[in-house]
Amino acid sequence: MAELPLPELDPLSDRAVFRQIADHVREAIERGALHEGDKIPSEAQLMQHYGVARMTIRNALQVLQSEGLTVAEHGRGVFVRSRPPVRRLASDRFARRHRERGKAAFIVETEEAGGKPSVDSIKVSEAAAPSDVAERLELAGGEHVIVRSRRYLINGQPVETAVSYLPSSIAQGTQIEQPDSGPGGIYARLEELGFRLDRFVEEIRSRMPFREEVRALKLAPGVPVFHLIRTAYAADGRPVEVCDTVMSSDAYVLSYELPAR
Amino acid sequence: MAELPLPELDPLSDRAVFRQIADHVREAIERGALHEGDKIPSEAQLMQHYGVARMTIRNALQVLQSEGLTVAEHGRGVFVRSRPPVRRLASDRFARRHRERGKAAFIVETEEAGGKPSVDSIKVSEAAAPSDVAERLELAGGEHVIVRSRRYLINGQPVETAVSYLPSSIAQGTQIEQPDSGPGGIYARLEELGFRLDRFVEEIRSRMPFREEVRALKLAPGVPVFHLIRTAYAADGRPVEVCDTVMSSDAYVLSYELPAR
DNA sequence: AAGTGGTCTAGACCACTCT
DNA sequence: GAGTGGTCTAGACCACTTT
Repeated sequence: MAELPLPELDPLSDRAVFRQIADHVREAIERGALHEGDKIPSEAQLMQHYGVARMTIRNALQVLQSEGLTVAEHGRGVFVRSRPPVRRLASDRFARRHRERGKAAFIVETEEAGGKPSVDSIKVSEAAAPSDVAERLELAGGEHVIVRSRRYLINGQPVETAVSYLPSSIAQGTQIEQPDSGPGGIYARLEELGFRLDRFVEEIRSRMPFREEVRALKLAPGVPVFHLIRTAYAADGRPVEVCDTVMSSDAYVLSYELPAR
Repeated sequence: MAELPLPELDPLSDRAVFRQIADHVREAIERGALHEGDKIPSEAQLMQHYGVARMTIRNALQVLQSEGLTVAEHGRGVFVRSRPPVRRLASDRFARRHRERGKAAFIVETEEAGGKPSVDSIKVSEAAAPSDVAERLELAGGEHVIVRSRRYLINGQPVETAVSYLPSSIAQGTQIEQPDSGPGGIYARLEELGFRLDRFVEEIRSRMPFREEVRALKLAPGVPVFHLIRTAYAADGRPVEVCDTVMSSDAYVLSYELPAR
């Protein structure tokens, strides 16, 4: 406490006490008096400094946590949140020239950035298509899809989950049904099967994660996710794959190039 | 309460009571027993149903609120959050053919979607460029920029704030410095000035909003924002504008087309 | 006036981390 | 064992909305 000078409460203010306290700590972080990873004063210290009940302090800390500014560690303290290195996704990441190098985009990019990529939880199955997927794939009534799900990690830290859907009529009996989809990944296999890829459409949403997503991506409280749905189209205009991915917004900056045309 | 059957607590579970309660309500929402805008049982009703203290109920409700599933209205109750109509941004939205129609992209698209677009808080000034803007605009040491900020609304509901930065050497003394930038907006003016636009690069981040952003966009608790930074490049490769926008993630789905090349 | 959520107090016991 | 955050109780008073 001695090290971090915090203002006193303003008894005349209309602003709730717990909000004033949250403001003080937030400002300390924003002006750089507290850095990433620094411990903020304990609940007991803050109670003493402000002369308020514990619940009032916890309310204030809760505000900061839901803003993604701090993380509490049970038994250790509350710390200013530090952000992982960010992965930038460029809009040419699915260009054929990359695919032809025989490695999946994720592996190449992560290694180039000096990280250790890995993929786990690979599962493949066949099932009825969820309705939004069926619509995007323009499936005739009830056609099944091959479902490939997996999780991507950088330096052991999960950053993204992905689920691909391909029409059974295309993928059944091919290497796409194997856990290891081979050099260049699904898109390379599709081209070998004669589906020359023409373009991708990505739809991006941002929202708070569901419970399972918090677990799968080890998300800190207050971190939203990108929800990205990519549809791959073959040269004849036929949609051949839908990939549904959820990414920690902490770990990604998406980048797209638009022609002015 | 009578209308909404909620399970009992599992006294053997390791899961905290307030989390179990949050789970019950969340599941009711997810399975459709509660719809958008429905009122969930009051704190008093939940206390009675579960036989726990008020703080425990409030803790549970707080979880749902920070997940963006519910909104509390003082004196009325807690409601299942309803989402505003979504605006889809397609990657051709800055195509020249749209610009030539003489209206800004935002106005045209919103009207086509049956909404009433408006723009307010328009401010124009000249200032030193923030360092990230200076970098993107490749400004020589200390060159100033014209700063245009404004807020976009649909049916009176704010959905986006935007700040554009243009090198003073380009924009000074032009209509770009006027509050009304004229038909077709800034991009039309730039082309008249001889800067034929070639391409745009958009960088997208997602994060929880800052306090001022919550105010400016009237964001519900638990709603993240898109932070989008667009750089416009002229045909000679020179960056001529940077636009920094913050969008309610509730109100937008971004869509981009990528060539497989 | 009755019902709702918003804020706050003053305790209690527990689980985890560090030394 | 001391210090930390996690959970929970049982009250209180207030501000806002509805009837």
